[in-house]
Amino acid sequence: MSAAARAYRYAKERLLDGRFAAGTLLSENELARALGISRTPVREAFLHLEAEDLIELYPRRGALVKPIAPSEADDVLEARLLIERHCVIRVAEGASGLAPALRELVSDQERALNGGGEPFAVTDRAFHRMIVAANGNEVLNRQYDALRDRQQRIAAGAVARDPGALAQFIAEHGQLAAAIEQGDGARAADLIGVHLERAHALARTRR
Amino acid sequence: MSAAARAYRYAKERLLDGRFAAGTLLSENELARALGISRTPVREAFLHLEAEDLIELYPRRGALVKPIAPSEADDVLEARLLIERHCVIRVAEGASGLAPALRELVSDQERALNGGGEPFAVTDRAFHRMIVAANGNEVLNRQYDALRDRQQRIAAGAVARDPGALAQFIAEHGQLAAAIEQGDGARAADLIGVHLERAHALARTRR
DNA sequence: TGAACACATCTTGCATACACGCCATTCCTC
DNA sequence: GAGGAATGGCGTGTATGCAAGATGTGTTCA
Repeated sequence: MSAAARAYRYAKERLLDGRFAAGTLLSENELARALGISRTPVREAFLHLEAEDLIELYPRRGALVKPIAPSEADDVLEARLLIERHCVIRVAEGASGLAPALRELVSDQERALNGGGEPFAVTDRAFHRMIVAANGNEVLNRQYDALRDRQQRIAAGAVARDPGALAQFIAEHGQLAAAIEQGDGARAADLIGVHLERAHALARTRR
Repeated sequence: MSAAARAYRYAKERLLDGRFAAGTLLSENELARALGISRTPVREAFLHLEAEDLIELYPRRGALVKPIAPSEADDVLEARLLIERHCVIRVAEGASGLAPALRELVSDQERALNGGGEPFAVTDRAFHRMIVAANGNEVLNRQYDALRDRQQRIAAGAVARDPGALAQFIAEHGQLAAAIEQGDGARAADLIGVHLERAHALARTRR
């Protein structure tokens, strides 16, 4: 992998999980030294991250880790609802044959609940991503991925480890898969709306 | 303005208006020479443009001007409908007091129709942008701006100069402002949906 | 005739050098 | 003691050099 890609992954990981805290100032030299590379690839990584709105470059000052706006969680939820409700309706009513693949992911999630396989956060993202992707709109796919990145950063540390909540989420995924399989778009949209809002409310109480 | 910013604006302008044609290969040296600067700031501009999905960087090959996918116009329309219908409902039902500012823009558009003031494309974008922005969701605002950039590129050259179509669009803007003023969200959503689809259909016939 | 290899040339990827802007500290002057 | 100018450190913005991958071409050999 290129040095620039390494720097990007290194920094993004830390931005999303909160190790690079909002409001702090990063410097190219600092990262370059930490990674044993020169400033040039680090600079590339910073530019990329600025384009994703994760940091803000102040000329001759440094790179500010963007503070998370108070409304950001709400904003991301609003955007997610918009995309996911739309896509789930189209997918459910389009006879996509998506349900088996979704059920597969639900099984993975049940395994995660019992401490095996990939973490829930990963398969949860895959589950929702699959619904959006099935709609076949590449523009929405990109927007959706960016939303999930933002959400991951907002929720850093506040990951729900409450097994009860997780089990509830997984059950809702199962109902959602069923509604899609039955071609019931309206019900699927309701389910996903409730599901997202519940997760949002839960995250809020953890704050 | 920094050399990097100059390079970015220079390239983006050409990407959006089609002077950098889809499928061609750009090189850093080429642009650097054209602008009388070194490769470094050009490289920065390319990275920024890649993040916007306008070009694709092939290692040690060059920067490919991204071909426009056949479905892209449809995809952008779908995303715009999603955002704009949602925002216009919220704005109409939220007593935003937005209507006067919108009417102002409609007046600008009528002037543009008669050959004065800013071009229609500019005030049209401002009009729609204002509705989205009034919803106050910064995440959606960013997504919307990106959508308009993409659409501008897709429509490059096919700009509707037909005064009849333009007059129709402007009339629809007026109706939309009225529906917002009356707080009739459902009607506003219908109007904007018809409006966007009409523009889409028109662009298609021009293709 | 055709395939494979050497080579020239283009490209980027990265390191490095230097200049300048910003900031804080210090020092001088009053 | 206070206010303002010099100064040094830190950080970026840009240019440049070099190495190495990718490509097209011509040559050689079977």
